Amino acid sequence: MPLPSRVTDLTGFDLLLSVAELGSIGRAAAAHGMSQPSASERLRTLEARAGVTLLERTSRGARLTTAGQLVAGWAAPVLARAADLDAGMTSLRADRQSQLRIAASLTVAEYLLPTWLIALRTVSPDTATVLTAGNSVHVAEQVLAHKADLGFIESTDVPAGLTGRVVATDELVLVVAPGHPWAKRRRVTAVRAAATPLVSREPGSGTRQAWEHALTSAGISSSAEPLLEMSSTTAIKAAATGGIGPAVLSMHAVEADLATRTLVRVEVSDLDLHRALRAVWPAGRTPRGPASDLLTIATRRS
Amino acid sequence: MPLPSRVTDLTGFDLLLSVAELGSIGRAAAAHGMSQPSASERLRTLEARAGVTLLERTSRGARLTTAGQLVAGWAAPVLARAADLDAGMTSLRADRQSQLRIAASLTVAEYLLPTWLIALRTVSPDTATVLTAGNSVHVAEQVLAHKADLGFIESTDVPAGLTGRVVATDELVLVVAPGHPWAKRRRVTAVRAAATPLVSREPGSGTRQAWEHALTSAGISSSAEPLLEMSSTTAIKAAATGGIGPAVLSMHAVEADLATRTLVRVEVSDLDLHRALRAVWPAGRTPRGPASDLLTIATRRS
DNA sequence: GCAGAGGCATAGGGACAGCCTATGGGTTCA
DNA sequence: TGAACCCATAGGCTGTCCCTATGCCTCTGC
Repeated sequence: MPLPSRVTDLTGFDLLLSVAELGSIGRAAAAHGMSQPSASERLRTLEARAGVTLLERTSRGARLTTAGQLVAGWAAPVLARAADLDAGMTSLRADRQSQLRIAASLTVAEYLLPTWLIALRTVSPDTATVLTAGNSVHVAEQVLAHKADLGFIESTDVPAGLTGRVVATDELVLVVAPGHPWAKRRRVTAVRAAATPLVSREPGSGTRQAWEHALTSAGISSSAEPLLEMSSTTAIKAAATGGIGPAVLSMHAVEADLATRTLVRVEVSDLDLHRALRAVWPAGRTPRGPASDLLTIATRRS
Repeated sequence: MPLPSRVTDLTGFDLLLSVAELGSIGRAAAAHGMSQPSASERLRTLEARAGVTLLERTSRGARLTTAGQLVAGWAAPVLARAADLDAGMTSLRADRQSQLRIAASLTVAEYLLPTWLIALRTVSPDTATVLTAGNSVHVAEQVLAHKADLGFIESTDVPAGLTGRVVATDELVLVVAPGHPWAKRRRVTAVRAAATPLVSREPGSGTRQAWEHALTSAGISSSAEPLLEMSSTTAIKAAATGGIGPAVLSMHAVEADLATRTLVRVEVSDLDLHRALRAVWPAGRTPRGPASDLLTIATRRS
């Protein structure tokens, strides 16, 4: 389902936050590089969409009404996540010079890196980063070939030739829609889970490999064919939430959904689904410069 | 600082998520009520802004590339927070019939209600809610006068005539910028804190009252005049982050900033800054219908 | 009491973005 | 071989958005 059009354009909300901070519409306009009338009109259309007065305009500035404070409070996390998104997208561009090349597994890149990159930017604002995402084998290759200064992997052991440090932990979680039969029992045997078709990513995905590896380690040789293969974590969550079937995902991916009960966790008996997320670099070459900064940041937030 | 224009319009990202879920640009376009060429072009401009190919277009659909999966993963929380924002804004409109009238303190309304409202919508989709925000006295009045079916307050005790239930806890936190002298010591005496001018909300704000109340309870009679008064939590955080001075805010407001170390927590000795967040309703009139549903949801997530 | 500064709203005009329909080219499947 | 499905391109139009210029209001300082 598409997002309501009322909130697809963030400019007005961004402007509202600036008014709250700077105390006047004109100054907020200047901060955004636009003219005062433009800002004024955008804020007015924002109020029209909200259906409530958000600003109290006086002859010496503007302040937020109670409703304005609420909207500003709700908008702030949207803008914060958008800043993460922008930081991530910036690091995807491979076309410019960069001092820091990162290779990371999808899980790390999706859930941990944007925050790290923003933190890195406050430490050394001029560091340009380039991110390559891939599975753990790919990451190891990149780092070994010195095509990446620092790697992040989610495999159980450190590839030969590399030194690693655990920066975070992850856990695979089996989730179902609240209406699913398993949601009541909240526990299922590993054999049963393995025999059930799941909604999952394509073959070769780290999460899928980890799931199959955990089953093999528990002595369960074969798992059922996927029910459906989708091309992004979000798509899988949508399918699981929609009741298509159970899915196995990273804890990082589903914790918000577990909190809102759009998805329900089902414990899998006798299966260790934990794994360490590691930073890796070539053995004997301690990271320095920006790579060292990022390593510090990543370790600190574990 | 304004948000980069690359991420101010969420339509393209929303479309990308739909492609991931539905497997083709055309179906995603249909889901958004737009024509296939429009969707196609928007996605192309999104790719241009990203500087990378996000979609692998085949003659029988489109799937996400690795970069596309990353962007989709980063965009998902933005869209989720935007959905919260929309849910909140919807509840602000006082102009239509509603079955559930909520009065809430600013802290509860800002940080807890949007999620509750979304959860409520999945339980009973047709419940229209109206939210009024104000301080705890205001909330109590609304509930006592039957102008609100359910109230949420953050005061230390339950007002006369009302019955209450604790649904969550909150804690006031003294925060400073990482460069502030206090950031090193990470602890300050209550007397010292009280004597220091803070960045704070206007008089009458619940958080400010709670801070002054905590000082009074600790036997400290007077606190310094505010350094600066701002009209929203976000504005206060921006001022504190910018090094203007220390601020006292709700834990809910700053936990993300503490995690990214844009703000540093400073413990205040000998001061109890905890408080309970309570749902309240008229004594002897147990909530029923949607109010009861919301109460259940709120309690469950404490 | 008066002038000036700062602040917001309105008006008018122009540029650009976005959308739609129509169409073409490609692939898969019966 | 034709039908179905999917994406890209072309052309034309509408509407949004932004800017400059201007007016009105309030507060402040002389």
